[in-house]
Amino acid sequence: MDTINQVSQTGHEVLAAVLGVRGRDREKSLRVLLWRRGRPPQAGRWALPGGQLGATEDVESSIRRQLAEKVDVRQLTHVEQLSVFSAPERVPGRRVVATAFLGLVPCDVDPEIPDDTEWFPVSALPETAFDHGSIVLRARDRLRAKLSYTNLGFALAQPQFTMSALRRVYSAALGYRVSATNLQRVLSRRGLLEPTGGTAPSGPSGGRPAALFRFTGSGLRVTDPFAVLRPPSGEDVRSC
Amino acid sequence: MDTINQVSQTGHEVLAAVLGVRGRDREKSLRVLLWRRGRPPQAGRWALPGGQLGATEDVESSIRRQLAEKVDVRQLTHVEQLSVFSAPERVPGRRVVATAFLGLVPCDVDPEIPDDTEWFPVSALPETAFDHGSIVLRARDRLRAKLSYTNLGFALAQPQFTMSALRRVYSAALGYRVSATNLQRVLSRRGLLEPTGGTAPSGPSGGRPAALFRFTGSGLRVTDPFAVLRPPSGEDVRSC
DNA sequence: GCAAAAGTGTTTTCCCTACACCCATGG
DNA sequence: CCATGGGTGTAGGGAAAACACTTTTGC
Repeated sequence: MDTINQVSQTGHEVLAAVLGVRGRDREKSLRVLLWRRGRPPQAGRWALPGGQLGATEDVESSIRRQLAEKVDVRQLTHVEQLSVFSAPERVPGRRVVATAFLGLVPCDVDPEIPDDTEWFPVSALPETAFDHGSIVLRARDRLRAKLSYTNLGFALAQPQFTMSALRRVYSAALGYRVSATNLQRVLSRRGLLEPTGGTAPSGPSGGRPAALFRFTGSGLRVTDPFAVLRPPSGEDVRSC
Repeated sequence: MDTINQVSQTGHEVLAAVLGVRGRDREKSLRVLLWRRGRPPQAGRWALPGGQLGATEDVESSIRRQLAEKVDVRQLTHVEQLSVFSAPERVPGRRVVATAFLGLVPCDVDPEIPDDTEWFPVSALPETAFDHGSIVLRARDRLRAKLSYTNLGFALAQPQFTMSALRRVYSAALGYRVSATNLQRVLSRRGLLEPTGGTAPSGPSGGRPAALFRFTGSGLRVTDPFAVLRPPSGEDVRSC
């Protein structure tokens, strides 16, 4: 009990799994931004971007500040807390508690990234440092779940897109085929999609030109709050 | 930047909003266990149970250890992380980062609780210490959401129950009327409910004796993983 | 005209809510 | 035999997946 309660030098770091859909055509996949450690411990392994929590900032400000060095902040379309990782020996030698985040970037532009960073498919991670591999998987699972019951797709998509481009983005993120037809129906019914009026040129082999769409609004919204056990019609949820 | 990065004495605490459905009949409501602060700062205000993270434990072990002093641990049917609260001045004077948890206790037995703790309806909180009020609301929202798409009801219910008793539990937790009929259908269809074979005696004014049920299993299971955008029939979600 | 890609209409299926009706008990 | 609460059957609605079919382009 004394050892448990003893005052100790507990460090607090923030880490982010920045996810985005990258790659051309068939190679398109959900990828994560990793950074190659240059010095011990665990030199050569790939780590999540992040760093020490500062004295005058909260965890979200901190991770945004630190990501600004790796990814252009304007590129970050969504940031949310995942969970705390606090196993005593997660960083050997000293006690470091980590607050992990999910960050999302849209799939069109490839932001400038430093030489020691790289995008890796989440399905083929390299040797990761510390517990960072499991943080990436948690981020992937959170993203997949929220794609279903929120409008989070806006954070992965380009500002404008055709339905088949959006289909590829959802397919890569979810890990299975998504039908463009049904995707459009679902997102339209929920009022998340809006035609820009423009069209994309047809490809070299012809085909009807595709209409361009955009997402309405760019903040996270829950679109499917009660899967079952809805409140009775007419009755509202009491605020408490 | 220097002030942000300066090494500082950052404390780390764990806090839990322990929720349960308490009270007889019409007074039944979702309540939270709070503890009255005896000494400054904020003496007299009501706080969540918790304390300092120890050097050799992770955050979940820590909150379980600390709750054991307030609530019998065997009563805790579910514990999960909510989020980190880290506003620099959330505890005036010194820097304390908090990992907040949701804890659940079943609604039958009233565990022994110390003199300075009390169950308060979440809809009528007293003056709370620090940011603990907003933590309670986050816990409530998480519980309400998960009651819909997981089997989390098991953590609030008694070991055995009639459907109308379970209906009262769900109603209190969700904040609106739930029909016993449909509740039974939904939980049965998902394979979460199982008749014990026994029946409860009828009340003083007669009525058919109610059948007794229990939940199958007592670990959290997600029962409604894809509200929409399900994988095509036949196709599985690729593990990555 | 033909292939290719996009978009629409329609069918089927499934699940949930709502409501009517039947069942078992105490007085 | 009637009031009271428990349980079941069923109808209606809504949303999503699947698929057939039409539209628009390049060659």
